[in-house]
Amino acid sequence: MSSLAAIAALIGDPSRAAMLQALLPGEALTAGELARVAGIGAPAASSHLKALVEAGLLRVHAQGRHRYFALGGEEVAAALETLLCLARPAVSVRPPWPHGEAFRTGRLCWHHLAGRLGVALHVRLTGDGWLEPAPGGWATTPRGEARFTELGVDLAAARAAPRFACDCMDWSERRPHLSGGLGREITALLLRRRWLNRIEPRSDEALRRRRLECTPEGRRALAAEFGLAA
Amino acid sequence: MSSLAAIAALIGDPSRAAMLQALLPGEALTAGELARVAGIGAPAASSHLKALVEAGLLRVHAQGRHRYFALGGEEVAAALETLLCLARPAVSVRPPWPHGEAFRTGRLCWHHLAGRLGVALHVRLTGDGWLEPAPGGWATTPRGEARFTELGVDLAAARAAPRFACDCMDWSERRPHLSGGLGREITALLLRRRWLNRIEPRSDEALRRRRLECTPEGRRALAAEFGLAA
DNA sequence: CTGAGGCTTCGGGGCTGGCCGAAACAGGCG
DNA sequence: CGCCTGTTTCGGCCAGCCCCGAAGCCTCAG
Repeated sequence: MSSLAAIAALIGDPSRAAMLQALLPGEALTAGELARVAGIGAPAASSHLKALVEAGLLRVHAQGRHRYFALGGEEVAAALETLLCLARPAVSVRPPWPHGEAFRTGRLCWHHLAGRLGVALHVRLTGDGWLEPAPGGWATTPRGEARFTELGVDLAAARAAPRFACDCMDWSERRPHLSGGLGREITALLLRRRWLNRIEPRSDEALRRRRLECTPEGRRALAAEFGLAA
Repeated sequence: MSSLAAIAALIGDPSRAAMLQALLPGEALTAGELARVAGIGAPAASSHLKALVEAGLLRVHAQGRHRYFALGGEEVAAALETLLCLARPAVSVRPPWPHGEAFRTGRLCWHHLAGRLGVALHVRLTGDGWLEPAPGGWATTPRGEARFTELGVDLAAARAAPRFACDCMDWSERRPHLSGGLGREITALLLRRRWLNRIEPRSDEALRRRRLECTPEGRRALAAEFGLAA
């Protein structure tokens, strides 16, 4: 019995896939919320969630009478995004996503920046000498080290992550954006400085995907600090 | 209906997963061979293959009374390898692969070099100034351009590929190896020069995975040309 | 032209697995 | 202490789909 089949079959059920997609932004959701997202009853959801946790695709965190579920790790998020890259062409005939275009400009993938903004940042950081290739991903250049510190990026926290900086394929842009501890810390900084703002989901959005937009100040700052035209 | 679920469900059936894994090395196999690999009859295999082709996971090439099936593209190979990365930890308790260790040193992924050799080469090329980051992957530096040409790598053929050079996650090493046209051309050169040799599958191997090994001459040459210690 | 081999389509059987309702368990709250 | 809510377990129903056998189409060999 191939374990490839076992993992893929877990993702392959519509209800479970809906739950996993709902968790892609990195938020933890309760069992009840996930049941509603998938459009099934609580019992069915419970059994699905149990299977996903046992396979390591999800992690649970019990808190009071709620149980919060989140993706099992960055590898899981990466696998889902890679599969979405395969899935997209098939749907592109009809509107590719209920809230399609809005997602492409900026959103959170796991805990790091994705969409056009994320890809543009990746191009800048790797092309302008902030980062240089390293085994398994990217390392800071001396220049990047200085610039990140100056900006207030917590490099120590970034280095404490399992991976410092690596590529994560962006399902809407089909080009990599920055993942790993550095991706997370940069994104945290951009949100802290209000250069990016979260867009609250509309009431008709079943999934709580976290879209992001540039503030006017952020637009100026990103141009000045990173040379982003966006 | 989530298209993520549809794609994953296709990979999630044990018979189809076995076929896809058999095609991972990049070889094209006939419908009958794939039926044997999956351990099912010809009618069942035919219906599976039809579904996989319709979804774009496979391509067909009819030739005489045979129909040759191959993976639909590098994205498909990448998705399968990413999923295998997720699947591996679960199996690592028991022998992770029927022919585990032998696969780790060198093998073909799609048409490019994977395993320890592939990862080591990736580290060298990206770390020693042969390649530099470029949007969506890697580009040759002037020095790399000269060295590749000198070695006899067909850069024109590599540039004709949909992607010139990009990362492909290695499921056994969990670090990227070189994919895209350049990865294919380099691998072709290494085989042509007999620096790498294919190891013929043993008769008890159901899957025709293409393992690779260094020849003694190849070991010297790789050390001299690329600085590989392997 | 005829036979053989590879592949596909069709029809039917069997079984896995996803869903729901009812009931039980657990934690918070008045 | 009792109620409410969130979650899990159990039993049973049903659909989907995975498989095989039989039959037909196409290609190649002699």
